[in-house]
Amino acid sequence: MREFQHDIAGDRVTVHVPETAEDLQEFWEWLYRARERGPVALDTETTGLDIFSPGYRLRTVQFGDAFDAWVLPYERGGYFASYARDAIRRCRQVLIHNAPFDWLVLDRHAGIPLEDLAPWTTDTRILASLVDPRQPQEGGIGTGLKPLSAHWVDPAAPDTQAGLTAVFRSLGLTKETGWAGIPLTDPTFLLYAGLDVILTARLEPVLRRELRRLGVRDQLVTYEHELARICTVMMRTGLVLDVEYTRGLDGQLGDDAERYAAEAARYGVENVNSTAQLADAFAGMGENLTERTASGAVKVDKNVLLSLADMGLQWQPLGVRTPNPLALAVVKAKRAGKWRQSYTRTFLDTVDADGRCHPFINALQARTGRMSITRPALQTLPSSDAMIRRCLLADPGHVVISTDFSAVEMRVLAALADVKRMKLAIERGEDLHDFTARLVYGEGFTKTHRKLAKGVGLGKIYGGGAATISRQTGAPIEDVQRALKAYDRLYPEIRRASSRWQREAFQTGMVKISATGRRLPLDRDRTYAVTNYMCQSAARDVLGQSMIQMEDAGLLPYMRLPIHDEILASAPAREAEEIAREVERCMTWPLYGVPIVAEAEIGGRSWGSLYGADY
DNA sequence: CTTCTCACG
DNA sequence: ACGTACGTGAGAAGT
Repeated sequence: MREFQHDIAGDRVTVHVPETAEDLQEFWEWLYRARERGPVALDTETTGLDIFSPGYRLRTVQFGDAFDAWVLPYERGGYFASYARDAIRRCRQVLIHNAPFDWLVLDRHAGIPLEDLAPWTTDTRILASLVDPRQPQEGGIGTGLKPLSAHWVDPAAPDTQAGLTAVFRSLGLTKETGWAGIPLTDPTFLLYAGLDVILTARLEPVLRRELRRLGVRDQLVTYEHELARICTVMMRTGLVLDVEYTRGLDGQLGDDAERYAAEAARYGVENVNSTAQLADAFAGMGENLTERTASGAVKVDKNVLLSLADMGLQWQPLGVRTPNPLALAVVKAKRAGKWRQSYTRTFLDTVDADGRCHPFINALQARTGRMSITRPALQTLPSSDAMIRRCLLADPGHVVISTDFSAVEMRVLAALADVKRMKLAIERGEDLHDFTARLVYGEGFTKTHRKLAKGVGLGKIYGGGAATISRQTGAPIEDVQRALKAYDRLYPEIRRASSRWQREAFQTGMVKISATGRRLPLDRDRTYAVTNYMCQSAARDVLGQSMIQMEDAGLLPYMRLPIHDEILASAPAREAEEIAREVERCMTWPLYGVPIVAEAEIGGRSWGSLYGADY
């Protein structure tokens, strides 16, 4: 047995590393005593983050409480691995920091189904997010184990990640190769692996106490754990990648990027992504660029480039000026380069041996609670052109089903602010923006009127002013100002609720969402954002509640992605119609009496088929 | 590491 | 009194 000592918060703690069968017996005896006393903290060390790539290895499994940690060298196999697996199965209450990652690792590489482990897990990252969801850049503690431990457990808690990076370097390894290459005998590696579970064990009671002090409901904690589990099942399932099509598209985008970059080079622009070079080149061509960025530099973004190229936002020719050939080449080169780099490359980099991509879904990421998806960022694929979404497919024999809520943030606002006339219109099943336009401009309202009403409605939700709404909608500012006044007369409850929410939030710097009891941090110099936080957060929980209802209805095997106000699913073609109706049913329910409704669209084999692709 | 840009809801 | 668009992830350039 190897043992390492360390001091945490004034206590001497011990990290044990079993080396023999007798050592494992000792571990076993500790485990039985520990699980009688309370929850056992659990963690894994692996070769990296790409859980689904070939050659991925589970290296160690750690168990611990507030004073002792045991690092089992799983990679050695034999009884080290079987003791680790059995120990996990014997634990009843388990504490994990960022559980979805370890659930997936243990599911895929240790044969422990996440369905078995998840019900017994408390994720300290979820607890921390519910205390304060802010990242360090936003002035929060963050949700990493290190900053949380430093804040709640011991200011001198070691930065195990940074410490290991230094060890990696001393061994001639890098941040990327270190996790796979470091010997399992390395003392720093073993010590830090052990300390992580000890810190997790110490974090949990502190965060629980803090949640109680803040009045956060247990129900919310349970609900977040259910959502995390549902999202982890979706990650495990992943989406089929049309590898052949994606390779073809990747090559084509690469060729396009190269061709248009060469065109730009003829005008002296070596790098189409350099705004400085572009500004110089356009100045040399006699173009007068007037817009500036926040820091005072010449603004050269897509809007500027498209107007120089005499094109509208959808790339349609406008015919108001002579198109600048450099601008045209640059927008084309940039788009092709970005779409290749951000999408097709990432698809091909992350696809597993079975041809599936497993994005990382963070069920509780934004400060409003919104979910996010990374590697690849599947919530942000282009929707104006189907070519990128065309890469992702429903399962063999399946079709894609996209079901989205109808104007969910407007409905949520009507519910939370008790907006009488809006609620009436929703109950009658009217289109909200039509309804507003009719009340303001009469029966003969035009498309422009509706667009303005929609812009103002959205502006209300975002907390925008007349100038921004005017810029976004393209409507004259006087029209917007009039429409805003009319809007406030029609729906006076919105302004009243907004003022009340701002007043309440200013006291504590926290927004409290009535429906869930969730607390959101609000910057005191941006109290106008409170309406948006209310709507965005409540809408996120409308999605979350619907996802739970979908699981209850047996739909989890079909669920693929949560996209803010939409659920993407894959379902057998023959049952698609029936499943689509079931999904709609799960996403349709009243929020404080306001009907939330959703509509399903059934596509073909590829996700792109819902955006105009013919497959 | 910050800034700018661009993709989404 | 007035006015403030919200939330993300990702890549590239530049400091």
